[in-house]
Amino acid sequence: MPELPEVETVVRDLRELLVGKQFAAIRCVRRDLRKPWNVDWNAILVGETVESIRRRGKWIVMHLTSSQELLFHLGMTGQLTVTKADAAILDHTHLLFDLANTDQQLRFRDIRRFGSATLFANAEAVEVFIGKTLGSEPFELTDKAFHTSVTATKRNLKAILLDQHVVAGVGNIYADEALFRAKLHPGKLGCDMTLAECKRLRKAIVEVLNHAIENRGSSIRNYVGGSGLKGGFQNEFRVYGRTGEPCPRCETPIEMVRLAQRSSHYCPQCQRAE
DNA sequence: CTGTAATCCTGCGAGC
DNA sequence: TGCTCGCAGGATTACA
Repeated sequence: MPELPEVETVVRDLRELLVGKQFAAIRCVRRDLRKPWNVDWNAILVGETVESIRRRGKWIVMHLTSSQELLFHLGMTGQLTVTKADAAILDHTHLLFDLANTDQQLRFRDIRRFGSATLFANAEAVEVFIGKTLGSEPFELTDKAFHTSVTATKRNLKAILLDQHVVAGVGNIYADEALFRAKLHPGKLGCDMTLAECKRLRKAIVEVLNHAIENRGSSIRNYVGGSGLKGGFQNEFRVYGRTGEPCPRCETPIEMVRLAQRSSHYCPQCQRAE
């Protein structure tokens, strides 16, 4: 579920609630989430303090006093929240970190278990791990670099935007929304893109993501921020999930097609296939 | 190397 | 009411 704006919102919330806090007892309800999950959390993390929290793509990284780093991915249904320690424990809550000298608890919940929580020895190890799959942050990507990677492939724009190697952090919602803003058909091939079109698309991506961050991301079903608060950008969607509804620009009914194994929403009038 | 499918998992709404 | 089917903010792996 969570794409860059949702993850950014969680990170900003958690900075307020978690930085400077120390882990006390940790409870692991189930450990078969994803990837390396065979960690004795208590033995390794009790006594550690969270020094800083950052986002890279859709990953959340917590830097600890020992230089170890905790890496989270929220997958489709992940939630990372700070709540009262005595609050009811919802289904599918997998990890609970008591925060020393507070009545608060950090909780990791993930219904579909596509998410992960992994411990690394230091920041370099994290970069090596996620760096293999991640390209530039969208806000740092230049038009030239974007143009180079887009035109180097015969895949369609939807597939390119979902590829984290090209731009880190964009997912199904914001890919559709950015393509609408840039007036580009999701099925258009990367190799057919001009420099002007790439500039338009890169700008649209940045604008959509920033707009969504301002609205604390999008809550369709499961997403909540680090404080448990929902997002509001789902009310700003122009095409995502609006199949059959009139295009906000030209009133033509929004259509949906399947691209890169994902549903893609677009306006057949504003976003001509050509 | 490039691009496309299948897979992991749970829940929910649509349709019968 | 109850069952089956398809679909859902993602990413890896296996295959053509």
